[in-house]
Amino acid sequence: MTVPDDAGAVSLTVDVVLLTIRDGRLCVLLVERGIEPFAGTWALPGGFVTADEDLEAAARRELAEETGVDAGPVHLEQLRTYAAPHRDPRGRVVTVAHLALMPDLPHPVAGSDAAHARWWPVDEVLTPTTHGPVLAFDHPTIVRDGVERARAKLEYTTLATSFVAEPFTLGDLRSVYEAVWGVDLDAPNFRRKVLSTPGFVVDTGETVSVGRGKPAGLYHPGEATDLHPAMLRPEPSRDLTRG
Amino acid sequence: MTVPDDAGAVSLTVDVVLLTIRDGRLCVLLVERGIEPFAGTWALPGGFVTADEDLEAAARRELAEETGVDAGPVHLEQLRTYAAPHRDPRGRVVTVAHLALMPDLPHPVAGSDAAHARWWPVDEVLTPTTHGPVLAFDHPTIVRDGVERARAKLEYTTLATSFVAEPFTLGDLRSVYEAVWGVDLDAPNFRRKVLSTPGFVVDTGETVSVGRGKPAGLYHPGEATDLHPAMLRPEPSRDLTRG
DNA sequence: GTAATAGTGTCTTTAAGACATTATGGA
DNA sequence: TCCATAATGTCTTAAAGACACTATTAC
Repeated sequence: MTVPDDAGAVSLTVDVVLLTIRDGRLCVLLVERGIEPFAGTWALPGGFVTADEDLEAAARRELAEETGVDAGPVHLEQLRTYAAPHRDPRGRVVTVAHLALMPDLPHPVAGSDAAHARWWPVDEVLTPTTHGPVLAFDHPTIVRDGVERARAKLEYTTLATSFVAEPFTLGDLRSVYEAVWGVDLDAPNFRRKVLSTPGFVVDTGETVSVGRGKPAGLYHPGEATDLHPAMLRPEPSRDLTRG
Repeated sequence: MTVPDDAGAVSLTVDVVLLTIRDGRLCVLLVERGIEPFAGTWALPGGFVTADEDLEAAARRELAEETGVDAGPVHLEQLRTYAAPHRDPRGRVVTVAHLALMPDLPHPVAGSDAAHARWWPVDEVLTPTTHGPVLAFDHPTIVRDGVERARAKLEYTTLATSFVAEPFTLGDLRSVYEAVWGVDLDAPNFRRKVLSTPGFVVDTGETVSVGRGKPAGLYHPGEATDLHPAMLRPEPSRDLTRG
């Protein structure tokens, strides 16, 4: 009652598309590869799944080991599995990609591997430019799929709150939508939509001064996870593939 | 430049949640297992991915081999990967589950393995009953995830047309939504929604007599794949977990 | 003061919900 | 004839889009 050694035998890895928003731009965390194959190019943080290890546990472990990110608080979900026969020149390596979202916290890029980790704006990753990174393996496809998943889920879930640190203003939250979707949203209408969705956000009663403007109310994420009806995404007003 | 033999070594399989609608009920195709483990219980069609084989190719091959279903015309998409360490008693077996949708065609349940394949109403699968099947492995979870994916995608895509043979009436299409969602939809409003979505369906100009009633117009699927805005799903009026 | 951002209010437009009503066949 | 289903039309309601306008701070 065992599986023959060669039956569907593959090496299994996890990769993580970790997204955040820095300076109003959607960014992805990449790690510079030090070894072959693809030495010197940029790759998603990830690595082999160990025996007896869960996929999500492996993804959180790799995030911590390779980038110094404490994966405890970040949103993490399975994205898709990539298994094209020759996607890795070393042999049959199948990867289960994950999507992770976090606020722009100053995280320790210390430690062994973490030194070579940095954030890249997704438009520089998706549109190869002279100053953009060269990506390893099929990671361009995985990044694109991850970004598309994030864009889609902002429409019908409350996941946008995963991109902001607590507490946050409604302006912070609106900036998340604007950065991820590459659009400008009408502030009053956005406010009405968020506040009319029970459990999207919880008012703290506090306010905070924001630049030179009226102080803004501070909120925490609410219990709701789904949006009914969905937040409608306008046609992109900015070019999503460029800066 | 090779991967150590034991680095993340697993056996890789594909499984297929093939759904159709029979007699107004959403049904899933299961195969009775002849061998251990779980001999005598029911499982999703699936099997080991061969060397140099794509995931989708493996899924279509297993469908054909195990159930006699010609997977050419059916809609097939990756669902999710299941990799809990002890989900298979034979060792570390990771499965990439797929979701497939097809019309209720009388398909050849002939051939070797196909003899033990049959359709089960999903409510009998999801709610264990005395007359329902016992499922192998973590296949109850996979079936549930597949059904939920199908229910969700009917909301924002035109995938309902994958459940009906061409040409079809708007009543046929409405029955798909009613069976998958377990609700009753208002026929005039449903008609208005479908016809006002460009590219959802294409009028053939033909009609067909349907029981004792006014003849219904016949349609083909259109080019559209997404619904904007989405088809709204009412609160379930029937119990989705029961027949 | 001005500029900038938060927040309120209102009118319009779109689309869904809830029907009533007519049309056209089969039993 | 009645019954079942398709198809059309209308009124209401929910919610988004497009603003004008006020409020409160920094400079």
